Amino acid sequence: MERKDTVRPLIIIAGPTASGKSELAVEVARLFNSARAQKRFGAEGAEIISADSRQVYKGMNIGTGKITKREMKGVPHHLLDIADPKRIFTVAHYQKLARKEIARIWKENKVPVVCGGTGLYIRAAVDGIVFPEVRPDRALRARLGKVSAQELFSYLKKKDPARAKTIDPKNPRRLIRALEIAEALGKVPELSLCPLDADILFLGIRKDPQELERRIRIRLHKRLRHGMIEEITRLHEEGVSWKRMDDLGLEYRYGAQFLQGKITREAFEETLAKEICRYAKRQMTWFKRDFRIIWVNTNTEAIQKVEQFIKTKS
RNA sequence: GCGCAGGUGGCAGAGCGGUCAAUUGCAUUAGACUGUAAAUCUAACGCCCAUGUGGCUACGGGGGUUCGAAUCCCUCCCUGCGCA
Repeated sequence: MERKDTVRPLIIIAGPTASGKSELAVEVARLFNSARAQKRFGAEGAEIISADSRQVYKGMNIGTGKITKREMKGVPHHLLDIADPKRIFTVAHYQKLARKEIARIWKENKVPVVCGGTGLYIRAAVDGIVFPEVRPDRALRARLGKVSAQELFSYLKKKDPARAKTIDPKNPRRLIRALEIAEALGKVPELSLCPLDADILFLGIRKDPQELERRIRIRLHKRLRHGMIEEITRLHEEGVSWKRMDDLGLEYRYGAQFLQGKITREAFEETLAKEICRYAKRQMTWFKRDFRIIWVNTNTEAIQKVEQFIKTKS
């Protein structure tokens, strides 16, 4: 029989973009506000931790579909607006912050609800991927950025044959990071995990591709009406370079291309919609591998799972 | 009606006598993922047996030249532009 004070509940809500995660997360969090849930689970509420690699940035609101104060319905949200879009925010940083928040929420006898579409961020926080303590080296990256993947791979093979065996030999970005680590530590440490000690309910929202595409297109038009282009213009005026916008991807990448006159308005909307769909698919390939995920089709179904979870853990 | 240009795989668009089931881009499908992850990268992509230096059907329709044609010739159909 488990004692209440050893129960460390953690709810994760994942799914592709436009599947309705944020809204569900608020609904789930609010379940823990009921007297019944508080009594049964001994929790005094829930707080949401975003796991979204773009919503961490200040000023990127419309393009990322960041939840509004009103939509939060009083549920505290964390790890939104914590970074400067001019600078790169990394998974390792996210991991530290997310774990800190989770620990704090538990300490306050509440339930953390991790919600987001960035699979790597969720895994980093929950499973505790141990990232080698080697900070990005801009000079090195710039230098290696000019080298072909083939050459990078042969460097790595010499420097760290073990890592060379597991790495994608055609992906320059990965090769450069591996070399960066090898440069500093001699070799890339083997992958290890340091998972959170928690009772996890991992929910995934599933939508059929056609329905998802429909939602994506509707949402895109809404964003455009709500001033997405103006937001991008403003970010640029505030010093976010076009190059940086390109790295930020999707709305920012194609919006920047449109604003620079590189593509027509029509091409902008069409490619962007398509790219978002492809992104949604990439998210799904990532999540599909995680067998902890309980897939649900509707919010009602999700709520049922959460209620079950509350019962069995109390 | 005359002149010119052109009709190629889901689309765009190369190829202009053999090495072409046909470059490439887009789209599509599947996948990878150790500090940029909305990023980055890979593979498949006519049909069939699915073992291969395999079989079949393909480059608007039909006919012809040739050992051999998406590529040359004739003819028909269609499209765009120019002149009527």
